[in-house]
Amino acid sequence: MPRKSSAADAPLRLDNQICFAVYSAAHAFNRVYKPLLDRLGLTYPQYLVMLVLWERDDVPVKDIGERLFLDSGTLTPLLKRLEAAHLVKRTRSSEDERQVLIALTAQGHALKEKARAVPQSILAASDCSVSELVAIKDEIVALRDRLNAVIGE
Amino acid sequence: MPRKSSAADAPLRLDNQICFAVYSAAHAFNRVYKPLLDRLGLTYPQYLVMLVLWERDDVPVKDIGERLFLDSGTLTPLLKRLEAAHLVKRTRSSEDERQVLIALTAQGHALKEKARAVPQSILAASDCSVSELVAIKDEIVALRDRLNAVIGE
DNA sequence: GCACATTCAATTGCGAACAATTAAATGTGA
DNA sequence: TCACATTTAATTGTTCGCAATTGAATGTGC
Repeated sequence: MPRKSSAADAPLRLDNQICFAVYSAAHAFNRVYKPLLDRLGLTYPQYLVMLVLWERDDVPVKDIGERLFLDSGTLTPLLKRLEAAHLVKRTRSSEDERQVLIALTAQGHALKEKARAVPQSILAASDCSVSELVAIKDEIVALRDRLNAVIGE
Repeated sequence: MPRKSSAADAPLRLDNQICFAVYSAAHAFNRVYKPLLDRLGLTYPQYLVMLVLWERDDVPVKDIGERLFLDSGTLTPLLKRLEAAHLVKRTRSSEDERQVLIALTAQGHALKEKARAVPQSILAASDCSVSELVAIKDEIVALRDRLNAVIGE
């Protein structure tokens, strides 16, 4: 018999999944960012790395990874692409030869000015007030941190 | 001179980006789901496809794509993997030969019962009440829909 | 009926994301 | 000092995610 939609199935319904809400919102953001970042010659994850570097320069790969929750398997090739685009320079630390320090080039620093237009466009696309966005952001960050706490057992 | 942290830089600070909150929360969810879904032999996007199919079976690829905001470039290889795992069957529609209909196998249907344990574990990992989760979810979905509305111009 | 556009899935190529492994540098304890 | 563990990036292989293109099937306007 063709199973009827049952209350017992509610936990498995797509529209009840908070993870799917987050997952699909992340993709929606990505699609809004794409045309903006194309003008900067960046992908979205590359933009995140640049945000980190614009705050503080000359940091090891590991620090970037901890900030963005990414590992070297993702960052190493990404940083090589940023280097090929002349936005960063990768140099082994002399104090600790295991570390690779990432520094912005002049072009990398200069790109920050062009990037200032991005957050405005995103705010407009979100179609809500800054305070509302901040409130949602804080809730999502709190949720993320609780999830990350569980991962570390 | 070593630029001081300035108020003008606030819009570009990583911790002020709602997109990064969403992006990093999505990855956190993925990491929490991974061990649970390993037991089902599914990846997270494959799990989403199965959620769609458990609601309604025998649907064209396009319908799945509209539901999940994914296109054939993502779904075609993913569905072939689900077929290789004997969870779905792919057949060309006889009414419209352009369409490929995705149907669950007996194994695909059966997996639903094993999957019922997943949402409970996620709820526990989220460490907050169902009503709080529903509230955040609804806000994120509303934001996502506003973003998607902008993409379609 | 026929040229034309549209729809749908598949394909190709590139850039993430991550698990697992490797290799080199560094730290630690006996 | 020397064996051993730890730290750090890099590498390999698999799976997404998407843009762009292809090709077949269908729909349409004349």
